[in-house]
Amino acid sequence: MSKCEQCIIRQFNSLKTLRKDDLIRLSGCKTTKTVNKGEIIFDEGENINGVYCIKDGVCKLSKLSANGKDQILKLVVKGDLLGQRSLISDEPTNLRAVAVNDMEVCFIPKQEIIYDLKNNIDFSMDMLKDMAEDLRTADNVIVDMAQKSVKQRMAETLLYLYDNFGTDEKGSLNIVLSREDYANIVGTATESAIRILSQFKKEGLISTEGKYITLEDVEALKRVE
Amino acid sequence: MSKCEQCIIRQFNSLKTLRKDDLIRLSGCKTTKTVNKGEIIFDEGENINGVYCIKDGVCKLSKLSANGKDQILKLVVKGDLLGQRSLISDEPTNLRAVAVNDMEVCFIPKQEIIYDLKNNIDFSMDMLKDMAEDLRTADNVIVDMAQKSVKQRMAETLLYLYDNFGTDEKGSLNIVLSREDYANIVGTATESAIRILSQFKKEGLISTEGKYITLEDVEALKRVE
DNA sequence: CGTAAAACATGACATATATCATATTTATTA
DNA sequence: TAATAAATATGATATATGTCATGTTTTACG
Repeated sequence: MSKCEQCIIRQFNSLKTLRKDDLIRLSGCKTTKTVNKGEIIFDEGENINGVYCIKDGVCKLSKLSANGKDQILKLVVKGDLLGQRSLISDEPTNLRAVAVNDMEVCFIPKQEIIYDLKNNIDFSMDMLKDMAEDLRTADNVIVDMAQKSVKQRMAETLLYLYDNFGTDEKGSLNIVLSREDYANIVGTATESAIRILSQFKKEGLISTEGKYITLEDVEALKRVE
Repeated sequence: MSKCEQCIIRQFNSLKTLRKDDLIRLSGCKTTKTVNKGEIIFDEGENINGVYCIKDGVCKLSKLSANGKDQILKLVVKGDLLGQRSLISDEPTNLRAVAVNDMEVCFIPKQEIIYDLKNNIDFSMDMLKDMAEDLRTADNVIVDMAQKSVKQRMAETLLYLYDNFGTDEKGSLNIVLSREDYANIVGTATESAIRILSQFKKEGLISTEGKYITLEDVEALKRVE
């Protein structure tokens, strides 16, 4: 089994603040597993009882709305932690986590994380910083949802994916989502998402090949109204 | 000057976890001030350099969107802390705070709060819990913004105010907001907010007398679609 | 490989909401 | 108290977006 103290992934999250002996302790009780694309890691209302450290892959965090549509709230990527919030608030999670592609994750039991939170002030301060950052992002999303058009939000989503996932050698986005996923990020009907992507394509802002999307005119996307 | 260790307000926020000697220390460096209705406590981009403890009154936290509209993200009330997030992330605040009515607040300098965060694990854990709770709320708001109609959001706003501020002897909401404020909470045009409130009035869901609003049929408001 | 299912695409139409215009009422202040 | 500004109200209209229908393409899988 791989060892936390030798894992470079932890450099990207709060676990970087832990010292060697703590990491060795975590190594001893963590479990590693693979999650296939489309698999549910946890569902709304479940007790997670721990934290996932994402070694590879991407998953989407979503929440079901009253009308039956799933709103995607966050994409969690390699290097991120998953499940800290419900661990801290000691409540069942309010979100569903589904693998967007094949993933490799480590699961660290709740009591271990709690131990470190209570005994390592650097760890809890770093966690606080992460949450403050998440809250700031959430504020921005709320303002966008409330005040921007669907078309603007779609353009921003494409730019976000471009900035955070980059492109492959052909120039297409390094993350592949369904049109329904796009709709559920933007907060619109799937047909509307498809329509807007088609329109962007006609206008030369993007090109598509099946699910693969290439941003052809980043500056124009920034100017979409 | 009043003393933190005798102030009952702190029972409602994370300061409740502090011990007597810490509270006495805070008492020595805090400043108390009154803020008049409409006054800006801090503005987007400012360095706050501390935390406000709300002794009395209500203020609105808002963020200006690109199109020039102000989105209200949270109402901060008596007993709440204000400004923790930018203190923790050590960045200028992303929000504006404006008094909704006359307020009395205590200001505690940044280094004092940081000291307690680093030296009192109960305090930082409580702060973490608060933030986790705020994040959960933000998730719900995002889903509502993305998936619910303006009418539903207005109904929910009224119910939120009803639950959190209660009513006076005449039955009208204990918090008085302008129609523009309602629009900026719901995320709609001021005219639309006015129109929907008028419609609710015609349908007997609420009654109004100037800025005073009374919920006449709470159950019907819950069923608004 | 062929068939079924899922995803994608697009038209037609309904409707919620924004915008602009213009009263009317209420609050502010000279 | 009068004058002015701000807030509230409501109509008319434009537009963005959702919904329903239908067809096509892609994917999954027996």
